[in-house]
Amino acid sequence: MSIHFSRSLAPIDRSGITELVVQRIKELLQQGELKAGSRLPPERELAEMLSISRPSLRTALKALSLMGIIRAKPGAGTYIAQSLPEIFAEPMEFMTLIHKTATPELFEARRIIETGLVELAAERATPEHLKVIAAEIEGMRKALNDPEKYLKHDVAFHQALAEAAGNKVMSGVMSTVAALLLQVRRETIARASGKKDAIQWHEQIYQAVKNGEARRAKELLTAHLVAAENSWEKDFNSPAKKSKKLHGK
Amino acid sequence: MSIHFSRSLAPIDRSGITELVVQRIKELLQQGELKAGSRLPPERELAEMLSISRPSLRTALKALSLMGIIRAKPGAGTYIAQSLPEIFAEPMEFMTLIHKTATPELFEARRIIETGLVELAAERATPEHLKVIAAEIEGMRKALNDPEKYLKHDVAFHQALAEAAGNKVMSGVMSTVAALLLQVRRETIARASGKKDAIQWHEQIYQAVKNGEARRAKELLTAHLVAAENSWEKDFNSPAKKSKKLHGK
DNA sequence: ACAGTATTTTGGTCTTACCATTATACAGGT
DNA sequence: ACCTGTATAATGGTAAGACCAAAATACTGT
Repeated sequence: MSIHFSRSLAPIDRSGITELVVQRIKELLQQGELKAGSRLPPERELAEMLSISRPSLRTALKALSLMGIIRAKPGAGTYIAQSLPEIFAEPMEFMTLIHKTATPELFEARRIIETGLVELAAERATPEHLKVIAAEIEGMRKALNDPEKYLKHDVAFHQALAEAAGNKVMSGVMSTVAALLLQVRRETIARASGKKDAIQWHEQIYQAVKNGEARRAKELLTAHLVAAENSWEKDFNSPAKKSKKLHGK
Repeated sequence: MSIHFSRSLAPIDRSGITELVVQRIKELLQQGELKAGSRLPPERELAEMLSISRPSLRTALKALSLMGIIRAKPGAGTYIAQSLPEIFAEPMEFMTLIHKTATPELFEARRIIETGLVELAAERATPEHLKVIAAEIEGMRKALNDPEKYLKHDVAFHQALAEAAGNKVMSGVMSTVAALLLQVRRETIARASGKKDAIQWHEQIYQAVKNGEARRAKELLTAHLVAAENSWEKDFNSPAKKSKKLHGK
């Protein structure tokens, strides 16, 4: 009888322990025992509570930290993030790397999301939202000669527009896609054409949203984004003066 | 001279070793040294290559594994995922948990994404895509009395529609949102009303896409999704026979 | 040549130890 | 009494070594 029940009554399923810890955190969030800004117990205590070793616990926490879900500060403690601006950043980046996503596809994704959101924004934007949006347009005007600052306000304008729609899931995704496109645009923005045109577009979109003209806002935004893509494409294809490492094969 | 600029310009967390490893993986993907399906070196070797300890390396790998980017099998090795169906699952779930996202917002997000995609699908769907879409409608017909199977084909129909648009980023996000809504719908699908209506909708949408009628496809899909949400809302609010923990306020 | 077993490879976890950073408590000077 | 600087403790970050479990591979006997 060489029968040995090695896997019959395992006291604890030690495999996939990281997933179990993550699942536990989810449950605590669902039950309300943890919420945005909450402080987690110290790792040593938490590990003991869960009857696992500290390194195993840390592996799970570090994974959450990488996704921006928690934030750990030495000496202080570990906290649930209060806002999740970069929660889709890593996954999105890997997706584009593995699937070799081309830039036009990202432009298209952004168009789908943002045009959908601007319709809602036109219906829901509060005076506070409108104020922020207007402020970003003004910021762009003042930064016509400072590419980095200009881009910052440009992105902030679109982000504010997205947030005015009141759908955090979509504005979160949109933010991530925009961040990826921003990396691409940095390479060409120095000689970017049509900055003043962009401000005009923004101004018109703002007015449409302010007046609750959902359809018009959508059409304007679509045109603006198409123009932006064409502008990038042109700059991208034109031989730059200081092209770094364009490396012919 | 007790001047120390400890918190002057440090908006970003100092890159830990985990982040560095993840960054290195990204670079390998970008350079083409790693691609979908590639096998990573054994952990012990890889750790030595990077001059770090194996636990530290493992922390990074486990984080990627949790996101579905890599897949580790004991005895076999660690591989870059070939497809990334669940890459946004964990982040999205945590986002909804932390921000207490309500179901209507998820319906809305899905509407934005899918209506945007169906327009493109109508312009781009290949015969192969159309065949898959049609097959899923047929699958729903055959599963009218099998809720679980019915739901499966329902989801597959919408997924096929999304993929016909040819934008992997958006279809990926859409898949994740749909998965979350699926969890919700499971609770009410048993007594779900309007199954035959849904099939009618799908049939019409399919025809519109097949004929390249982008605008009509979008309108039909919008109506279908609104109907689906209303149906869910009705089922959700109606006193169910076996309502588990519906907790009135 | 085949089947079954033994060995090796490889990922998964635990224990222990030490380092770095931050917060807190304490002592000293003003 | 208040402020300041320092010492201590708390807490996250990394490393090293060992052992376990699962899978693939090599080996051996028939």
